[in-house]
Amino acid sequence: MDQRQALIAFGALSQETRLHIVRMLVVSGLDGMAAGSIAEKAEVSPSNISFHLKELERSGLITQQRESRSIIYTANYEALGRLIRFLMEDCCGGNPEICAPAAAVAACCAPATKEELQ
Amino acid sequence: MDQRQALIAFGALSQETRLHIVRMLVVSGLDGMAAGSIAEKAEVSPSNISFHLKELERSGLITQQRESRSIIYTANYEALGRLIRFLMEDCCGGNPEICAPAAAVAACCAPATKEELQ
DNA sequence: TCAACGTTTCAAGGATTATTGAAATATGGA
DNA sequence: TCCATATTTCAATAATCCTTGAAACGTTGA
Repeated sequence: MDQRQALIAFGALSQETRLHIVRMLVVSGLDGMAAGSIAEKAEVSPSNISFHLKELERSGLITQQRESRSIIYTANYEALGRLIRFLMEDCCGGNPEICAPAAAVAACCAPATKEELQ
Repeated sequence: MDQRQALIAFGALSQETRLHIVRMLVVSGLDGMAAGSIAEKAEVSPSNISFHLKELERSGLITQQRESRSIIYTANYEALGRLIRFLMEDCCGGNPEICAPAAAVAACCAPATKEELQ
């Protein structure tokens, strides 16, 4: 991920409704959620949710796909992973202090972590 | 880190000059950098750098301390770590896909990582 | 084909954020 | 004390972002 994309992603996450959307979509997994359901849960108008979903899609953090009348939005796990990686990269150069807590969290998905550490 | 603080931190990182500042401070480590040096490197005016430094301090991502005539700014590694942790937390609940790449990066600071994993 | 549903687009307005230059503040040395 | 340095604050303007409601679009079932 380059700096330009990171800037857009941080901007996307810096708004309450959008951060809420991303967190819901991450939890809802591969099924994703329809725009209408997202609007309902987030308690904002359809046109407003559409505005924010568009912004999030532009950032690459979520993707959309039409399913009959609904449009289903899904979290882009790869993009989220790349953003975390971007945040971590500089620090690892000379500052393990930052990575330590992050590594602790990474450890929560132990299978992947152990694999990577070999 | 709660959601409110994360929102502010993402907002702080969503601006080109500010992201640049954070990356420089992370690289410059515990020595930090004086406001003037930051302004020079970032090629922005003193008053503008002051505006952005204030915003970054509000987010908690950097700290300041006066050193004679200069004011030295330093990256707050703990806060950066907490932000990464915030980004990772939800996903680890059910989605190791995101953590795997992050764990790979975390592995680069092996000493700290192994410690945390015990 | 028509009506209903789910969603997006658009234009207008309001709100927030960024930039600028001038003036103010704090510090240290002559 | 006075001056130079390093930085911040302030007010004004410019730029960007968010919200709103009305209208348009694509899809489905009658």
